[in-house]
Amino acid sequence: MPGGKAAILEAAMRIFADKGYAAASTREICEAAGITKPALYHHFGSKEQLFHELVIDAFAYFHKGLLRSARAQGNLRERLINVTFADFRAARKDPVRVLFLLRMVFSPEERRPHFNYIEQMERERELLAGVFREGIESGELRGDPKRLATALMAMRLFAILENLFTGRATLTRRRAAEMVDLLLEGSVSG
Amino acid sequence: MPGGKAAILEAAMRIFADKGYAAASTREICEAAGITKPALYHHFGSKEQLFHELVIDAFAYFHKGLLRSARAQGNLRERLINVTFADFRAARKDPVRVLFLLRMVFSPEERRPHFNYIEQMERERELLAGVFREGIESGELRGDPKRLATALMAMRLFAILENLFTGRATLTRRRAAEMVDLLLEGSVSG
DNA sequence: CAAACACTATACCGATCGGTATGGTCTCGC
DNA sequence: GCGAGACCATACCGATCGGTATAGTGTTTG
Repeated sequence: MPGGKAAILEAAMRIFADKGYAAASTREICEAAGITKPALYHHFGSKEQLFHELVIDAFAYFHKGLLRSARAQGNLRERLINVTFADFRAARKDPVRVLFLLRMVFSPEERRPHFNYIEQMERERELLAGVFREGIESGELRGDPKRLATALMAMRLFAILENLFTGRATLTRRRAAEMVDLLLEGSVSG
Repeated sequence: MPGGKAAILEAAMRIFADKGYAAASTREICEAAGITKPALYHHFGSKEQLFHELVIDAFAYFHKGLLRSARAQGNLRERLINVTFADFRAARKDPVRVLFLLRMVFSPEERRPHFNYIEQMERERELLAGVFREGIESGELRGDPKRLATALMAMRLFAILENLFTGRATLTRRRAAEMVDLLLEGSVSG
């Protein structure tokens, strides 16, 4: 177990994701990283700063993946499926990061510097809405692009949560396709 | 400020919802309830038991409302809208309870007696799926009732979260109708 | 060789936590 | 009138927390 900033960040991410901010002690993080407390406070001035660095990293990681997948080619349906599935793949590949972000969004128990995850979400929605808007302008679709984007984000989030909590395989490409098809074609007969 | 069990429960709900389990101290709860620590430990044996009592109450509250709304009459579309909006109304009427439940679901930081909110969710899904199943059996709808129920629950949860975090009026009957219509009719033109 | 850096090991600080002990004061039902 | 329950006020316990102080070690860089 080598020391160094990287080892601290990795251990901290894991423990924060596991226990949340308040219940994760610096002692435990140090032990898991194979270093001592003065070393932690040498690299990061405080627990809060360490946490903040992790939050920024995690958001950047997922946003980068989304940007890449949104530039993909293909017809509308395929693009929507690809964007959704790309997110699934990232979540499946790095469940610790997902859990970490969830905990941070849903537990404001500390007076942290208020990282603006709402704005981050809005940017994602705008990106998705752009894809829908193209479909509407080309005459393929009808409706409000932002509302469609919201619906897809909702289903996506729900699937990720379901996977996280039950361990069920809800993050497959097939599931992504089902979501998109439901959104496109609805469920009324005929 | 009268004492009593009710006052403790009310104050505890508010403070747990505000700060999460770990960061909410018994001292603060006692102060808010206008009682002293021995009184709290007189009524509830421990912080954990107090919390557990609140969780059970909150789940029962929302589940009761859902059961009532699911028995409503009308055509399929109206019933779906009513069920969805009933949930919105409950969430709007008691945002503290919603926040409390969210914090409890997303913060396992304590070794609590593992209240089974997954099973609770599954029961809700089954209830919603029943409504969709009727529509499928009568020939009105096509698709998997469980999947449709999941989609509606996802949109519903997302709207509640959006309302909670941004304060936007996302919990209207109109919004409920939009969700149901999207689910029924999709978004492809023609 | 010396200064700077990246630590280690240990021990401590003040604050806060959940929970309890002590000892008293009301108000009720029997 | 008397005991039981529902508290009050205060003070304390041991544990744990974030963070720091002290003193020393090995490596790198000029």
